[in-house]
Amino acid sequence: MSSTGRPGRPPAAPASLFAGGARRVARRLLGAVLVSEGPDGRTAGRIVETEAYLASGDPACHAHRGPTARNASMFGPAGSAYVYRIYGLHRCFNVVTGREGSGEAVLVRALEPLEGLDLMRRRRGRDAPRELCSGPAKLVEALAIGPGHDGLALDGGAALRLEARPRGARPRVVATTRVGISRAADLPLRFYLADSPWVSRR
DNA sequence: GGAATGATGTACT
DNA sequence: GTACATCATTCCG
Repeated sequence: MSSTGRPGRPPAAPASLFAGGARRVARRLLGAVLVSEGPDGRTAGRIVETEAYLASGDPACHAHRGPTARNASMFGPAGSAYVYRIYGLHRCFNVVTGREGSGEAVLVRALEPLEGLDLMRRRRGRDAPRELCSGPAKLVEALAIGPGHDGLALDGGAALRLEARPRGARPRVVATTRVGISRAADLPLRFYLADSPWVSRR
């Protein structure tokens, strides 16, 4: 039982978790915990790898050419989710950042599995812990994130939410180029925890 | 209307 | 390291 907050209600993520541009939020989200309450149970993982997609000067950003039906939720308030389909098969999960309407987001690329490992195994059809959340589409499957989460606020009350890392924690972070893009491929907008074995790749 | 592409994962050589 | 599944979105004509 938690001694703070209302019973049954998890602590809300402080708004400061999402404040600022995608580059800053991408770094701040490292170490934060993503929690998913599915109908079949609860799963959670610590964010160890992110990528920033910027509102301007970034042709790899889905919002680069303005709002469309797909990227509409990217233009919502900071702290909401942007979930989209990729390659006809998979989905990726982003956290919207920046000023509302700017079209910035942070792609979450890998988690350290913390809770609900067996549930993740069933959803993923794999056994090895390393194979559960070490990629943007893998973690989406492991946490049962779906199109219904698109546009949802992640700041505390919903089935999908983020909890900030402990204040004062200063993890060592590596900045490098983003994965799987053809435009603006040289910008150092990918970030991961230097000491984490859970990142998708080095 | 039609064609190319994609913020990936998996299997195979 | 390479091949490919699979389809919504985007872009071109």
